[in-house]
Amino acid sequence: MEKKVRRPPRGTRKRDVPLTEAGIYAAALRLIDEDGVEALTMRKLATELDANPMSLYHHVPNKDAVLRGVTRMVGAQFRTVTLEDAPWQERIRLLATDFRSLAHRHPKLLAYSFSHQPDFIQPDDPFWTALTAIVAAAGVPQSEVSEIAALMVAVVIGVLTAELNGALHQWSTLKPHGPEADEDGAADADPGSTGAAPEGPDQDHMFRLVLDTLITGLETRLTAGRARWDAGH
Amino acid sequence: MEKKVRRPPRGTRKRDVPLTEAGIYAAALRLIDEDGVEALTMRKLATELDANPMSLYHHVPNKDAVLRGVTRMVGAQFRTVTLEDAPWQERIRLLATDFRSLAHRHPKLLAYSFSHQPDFIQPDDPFWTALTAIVAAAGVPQSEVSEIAALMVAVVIGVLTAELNGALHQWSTLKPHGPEADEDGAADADPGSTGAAPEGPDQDHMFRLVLDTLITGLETRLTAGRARWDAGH
DNA sequence: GTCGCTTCCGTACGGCGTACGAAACTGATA
DNA sequence: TATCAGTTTCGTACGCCGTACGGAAGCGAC
Repeated sequence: MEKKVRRPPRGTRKRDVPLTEAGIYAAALRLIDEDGVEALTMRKLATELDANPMSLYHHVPNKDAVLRGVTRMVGAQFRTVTLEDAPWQERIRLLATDFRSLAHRHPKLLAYSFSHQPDFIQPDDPFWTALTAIVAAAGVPQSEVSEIAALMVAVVIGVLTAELNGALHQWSTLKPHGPEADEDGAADADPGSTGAAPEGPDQDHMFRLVLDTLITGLETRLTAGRARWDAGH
Repeated sequence: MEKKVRRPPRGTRKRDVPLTEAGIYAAALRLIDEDGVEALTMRKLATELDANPMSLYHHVPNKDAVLRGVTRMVGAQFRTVTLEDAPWQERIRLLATDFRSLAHRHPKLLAYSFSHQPDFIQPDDPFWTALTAIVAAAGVPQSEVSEIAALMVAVVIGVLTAELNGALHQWSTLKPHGPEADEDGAADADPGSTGAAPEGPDQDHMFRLVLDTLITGLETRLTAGRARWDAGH
C-alpha cells in the first residue's frame, strides 16, 4: 500500500535525475574547467553529482575512462565553417584559429589531453576531415596528406600547449643572451633599453606568426620544388 | 677481518653512502627511465636508495621538487657543438637534432617535463643561449629574438611530444578522409625505437620535414620582406 | 663528558582509486 | 497485485599515496 521509502525521496535530494555517462562527463568537465584535471577525483565528482563514489562505476569503468570521455565529448563539440572556395592558406588559418578558440574554452582540459591522450583526435572528427581536405587541396600528394596533417597538428598543439601553460610567455620574455658577446652582426638598431614591457608578448600575434611561417614554408616547398616532395629524402 | 664500520647501523643497513640531493635525483631518473614519471613514488624512490621514505625529506622539500630537480639535472646535460661559421640554417638544424636526441635519451622524463614544467628551459642553459644566438645571427631583429626562439622551441617540443607519446605515428597513419574504404592494419609503435622501422611514417624524416619547412618559412620572411618584421606585421 | 646540529627513521593521518557485496529501485510478468 | 530479475545506488574496506611530527642516532666543539 504505502510506498515505503527508507531513503529520502525525490525532492530531498539535489539530484532528481539518474546518473548517466553523459551527465558524469558534463560534471567532470565542470570541475576540470574550475580546478584543473589534477584536482579531479572520483569522490569530488560523486559529490558534485550528489552520489556515492562507487555509483559512478556502473556507468564508467574507471577514472581514466572519465577523462577520455570528457575529452572526446569536448572534441566532438568542435565546429568550423568550411570555406570551400577560399584559398587553402585562408582555410587552414581559419581552421587553426577555430581550434585555438576551442582550446581557450577549456584550457585546463585540453592542456591535459594534448599530452596524455594521443587519440583525442579521431579520424572522423570534423577537425581531422577538414584538415586533411585542406592539405590535399593545397596540392600535397595524396600519399603524404596524413603525414603533413599530422605534423601541422603537432606543431599547432605544441604552440597551444606552450601558450596554455605559460611557457610561451615565459620564454619570449627571457633575455636573449645574458652577457654581451654579440657577434656576427645582427642588424641591431635598438638602443640599450631592456624592454621590460608590462604588456609582454601578444599571444595572438605569435600564434599567427607560427601559422604564417608554416604556411609560407609549405607554399615555397610546394611551388618551388615538386621534386623535393617526390624525392622525399 | 674487521670491517670498517664507521656507522654501526641501528638496524640493518645496506647503503653506506649518505643521502644527497644529487643522489636522490639520480635514483629518481633511473626509476623514471624505467617505469615512467607517473610510476615514481617517494616510497619506491626511498626503497631504491635503501632508505626510509621520510629521510628523503631532509634533502628535498617534496615530490614536486624531485621532479623539478631531475628535469633540471637532465637539462643541464645538454651539449651541442656550436659551428660558429656555418649558415644559421645548418646550425639550427643541428641544435634541434641534438635536442631531439636528448629527448630520446630520456623519453619518459621529457614527455613529462615538456607539459608540466614550463621553466625547464633556463635563460642560461646552453640550449637557450645557442638558440638565441642563432636566431639573432639569422637576422631577426634584436627585439624579436626571444619571441622567435620561444616559438621555435614550442614547435619543436610539440613535434617531439607527439613523437614520444605515439601521437605522431598514430595521426600520420590515419586515413586522410572518407569512411568509404575500410582498411585495417593499425600497428602500434613502440616509442623510442626509431631505428629500422619498416612501416610508413619515418619519424626522423618527419622531424626534418618540420624543421625544413620552418626554416624555409623563416628564410622567405627574412629575405622577402624585411618591412614585414619591422612593421610588426 | 654534554651540548647542539644534522641526518635518519617509525608511526600515523588524511586522501586517493576501486573491489566487493548488500540494498533499493524499476519494469515485466503472473 | 504480488513476485521476481535486472539494474542502479550505496557502505565498507583494502592497499596505495604524500608527508607532518617527533624521537633517535651520529658527529664536531667544548
